Amino acid sequence: MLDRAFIREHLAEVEAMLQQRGMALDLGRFAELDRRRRELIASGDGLKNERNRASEEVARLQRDPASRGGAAAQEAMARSRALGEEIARLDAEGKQLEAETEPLLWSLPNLPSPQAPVGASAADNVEVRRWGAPRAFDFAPQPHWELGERLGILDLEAAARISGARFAVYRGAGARLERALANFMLDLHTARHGYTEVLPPALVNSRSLRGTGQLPKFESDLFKCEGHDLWLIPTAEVPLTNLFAEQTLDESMLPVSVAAYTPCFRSEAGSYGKDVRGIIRQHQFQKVELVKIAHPDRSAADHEQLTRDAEAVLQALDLPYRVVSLCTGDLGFSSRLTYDIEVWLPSSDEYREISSCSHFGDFQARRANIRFRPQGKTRTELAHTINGSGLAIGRAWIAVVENFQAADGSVEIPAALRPYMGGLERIAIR
RNA sequence: GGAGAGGUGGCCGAGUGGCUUAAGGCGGCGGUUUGCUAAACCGUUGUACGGUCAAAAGCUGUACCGGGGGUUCGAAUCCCCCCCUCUCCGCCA
Repeated sequence: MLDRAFIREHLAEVEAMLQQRGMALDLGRFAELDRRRRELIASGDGLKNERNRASEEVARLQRDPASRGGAAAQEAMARSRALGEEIARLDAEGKQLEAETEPLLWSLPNLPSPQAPVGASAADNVEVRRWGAPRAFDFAPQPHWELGERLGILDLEAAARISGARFAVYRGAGARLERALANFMLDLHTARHGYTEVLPPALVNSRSLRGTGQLPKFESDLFKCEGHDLWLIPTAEVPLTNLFAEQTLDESMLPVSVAAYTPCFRSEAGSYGKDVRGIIRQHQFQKVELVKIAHPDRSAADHEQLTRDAEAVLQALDLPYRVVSLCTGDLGFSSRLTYDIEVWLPSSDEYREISSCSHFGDFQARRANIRFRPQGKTRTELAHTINGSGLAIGRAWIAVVENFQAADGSVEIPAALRPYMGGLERIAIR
């Protein structure tokens, strides 16, 4: 959420920056409603002040037996009552204005960072760096769904029977590979990168989803539990960030770094026809998520660090990747600066997103009320939030299977994962 | 799911309609005293939204005692609905 006063004082600037996101928005009406709202508050508060004075007078007169129930007391009560009626009218109008401006405020996306490249779509994203080189195959590399089915480690037909399209069943070494990837990533981030492991709920309430920005605008991307105010998490970002909602942290604790391995659920409404083959886009997938609650003065560096922490996973697995900075038109709703990490997939001959590392500034912190107290000061300040996948397990699974495939259809296990695979070096057809 | 007890500031805790500007304590911050620490004493203390101001500070107003509604001239206090916590019962991996 943007700061109301900031919008008021930088109207043209806010409009221009939202336009970079592709939003043609006229904030003139908001400005007018906001001006009227402040007028109402000013006059309403003035009347409440008068009523408080009248009430105090009633109390004073009623305490004294000589004046109790007298004409002066009656007059003060009548005055207080009349003021109350006027106040009720102003409050009702104020509530109406809130009802008109609040939803807009909750629906406005974050302002892009000046560092984010200006552009309209993913085609305008800017490559920041590359690591490793795509392997040269002396045979035609197979897509993961063919390798997986042939090796008996991936069963999409069974998943379709059990649940429907866009679900997966992993079997044997395939299931073990998921678990190995998750354990390897968690160990790396907790032992080497200073993250605290958290196991959060996979169902959250709507308040949490508002806090991180999935609600109110993106309800159709989510799965909701019928009859409950509970939703399946689309990412562990939601419970991890909201761990700190309504909290005031001590400055010396920052940055707080947490990591979690959870399932993620996305309805992927509107994505039909895209990535229908294989397990690139699923209703359920697993992910290790990294979240930092940061000091505003150091959050930019913490964002860079979190991105490097995620990259370290791919380096350890020897998977080639590149990092791109999302352009203003491709940025997520809550983000002001995002680095996507894209891993090389030989079967489709392209880099595909495997992690999205975003800096939110105080946008989520304002929605979720995440604060810290600067040392020696009484006033609290909004913290900054940062998160990124470290990494998406399903896509890491694809990357391992496709990049380490052999001509005979077997898959070599990267050295770093072997201890997590019971020493297994290769998944081969039995 | 059922019954009972609760929810008050950073924490503990008093408070059954107006002498409450939420007592008192702890903690934090500032100060006095002091060779240093401690103790003692004094002062101070949250959030949001407005107003004033070029801005900040300051000053000032309003609201906030789990959330929402209601009664009343006036609600932490009375009434209704909801949420959460604890204890017991039921169910259950």
